[in-house]
Amino acid sequence: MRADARENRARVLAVARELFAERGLDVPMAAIARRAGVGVATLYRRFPTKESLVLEAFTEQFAVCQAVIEEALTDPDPWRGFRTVLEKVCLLQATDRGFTAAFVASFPDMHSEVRERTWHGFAALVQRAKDSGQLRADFSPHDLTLVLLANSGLAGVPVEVAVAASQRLVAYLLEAFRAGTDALPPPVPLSLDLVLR
Amino acid sequence: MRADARENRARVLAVARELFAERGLDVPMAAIARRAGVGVATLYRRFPTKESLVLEAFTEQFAVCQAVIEEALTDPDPWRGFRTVLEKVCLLQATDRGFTAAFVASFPDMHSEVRERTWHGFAALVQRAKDSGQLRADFSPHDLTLVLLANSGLAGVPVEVAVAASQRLVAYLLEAFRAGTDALPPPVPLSLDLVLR
DNA sequence: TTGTAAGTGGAGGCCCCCGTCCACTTGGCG
DNA sequence: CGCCAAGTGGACGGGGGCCTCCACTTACAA
Repeated sequence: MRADARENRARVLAVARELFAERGLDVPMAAIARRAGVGVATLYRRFPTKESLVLEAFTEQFAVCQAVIEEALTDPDPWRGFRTVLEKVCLLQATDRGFTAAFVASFPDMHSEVRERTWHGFAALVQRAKDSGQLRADFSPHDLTLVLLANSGLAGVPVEVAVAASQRLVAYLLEAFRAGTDALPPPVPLSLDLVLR
Repeated sequence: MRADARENRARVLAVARELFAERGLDVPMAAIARRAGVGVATLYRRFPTKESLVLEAFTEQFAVCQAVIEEALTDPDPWRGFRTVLEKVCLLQATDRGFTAAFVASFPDMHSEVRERTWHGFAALVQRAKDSGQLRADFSPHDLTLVLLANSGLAGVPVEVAVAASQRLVAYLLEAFRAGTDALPPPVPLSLDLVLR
């Protein structure tokens, strides 16, 4: 690949990440091209479809999510590990307006191996926190999806506000998740597949 | 107004409510017209713009919300009143896919008198619940908006699932809202105006 | 029954978005 | 330095959504 082409590709990706984060996934391809200082054709040469651009732009963030979970599993304090995962992932989501949509859109295309791995990681985290007696016994791993969806509802608001609001929401939820409170309605098997029609 | 015209108008409105609830506000006007068995022109004769149709279609629901708050204020048990408001409004929101968007879209067009009235009603409800010692002292009326936004994040999911998920979310949040728990990040002045860019 | 104003439907204008095509430019190897 | 494959930009086709226009139909009063 030619040097200028590689540079253009990188700039397009950076701009895409920027705009997706700022304005969500529905920024026009033309806007990305313009801001990157290239024509649309250049953009489509590197990313044959808008979806592929989205996927590429967000793989970084998905990796971060996975890393957050893996890291939390090494935390000696199970509850702190659990709490940190929710806080970090929700912060990511509140900061980046396209995050949820990208996640949902690319979920079926992710290698199921990766999905299983993160899912099992989180399940392990949950089990550890329950065993330590700090997480309520009727917490379901599906509640992670619930939190993610709830937190995604804040996407419409300006970023700084969304971040503050998300922090407060997560704080509320963490209090509710702590062991020793009343019974709940049964867990909802909120597999993310459901979000996809 | 001619008899047949009145009937058509009513049918359009019913269909609009149905489709907005099912598929959100982005159903094409043509789809509404087709399902109502009329042409688009008829639709635009009665509702000069899509926004006006949305507004008209949802005023009923807004009235319900207000009624829910007013009724809760007459409940002898302040906490039950408070709880019921959250439960009912969130159920409405989970059942109707267009609700949140319509609410946000028409919020600035509502007579400020109405807005003030519902807002003060809810504030009173909050104060009552705090005074009775059942609602935590650092709960902010703005947290209602927080709950609404969080709950709106469930909109993408099939209705039955959304309802169940919403119930679980609200149950979690209500536990967190009860008096006697730890400190939170400060309240976020989540006026709905913020959602409008 | 008949006139007419109110009512109606669907074609089409306008705009915006995704993705393609093609004539032109340019990096960098020989 | 010269060549050419790799790279580029912008016009354009296709589709879909909102709304308008206008020739036709229909309710209903006289």
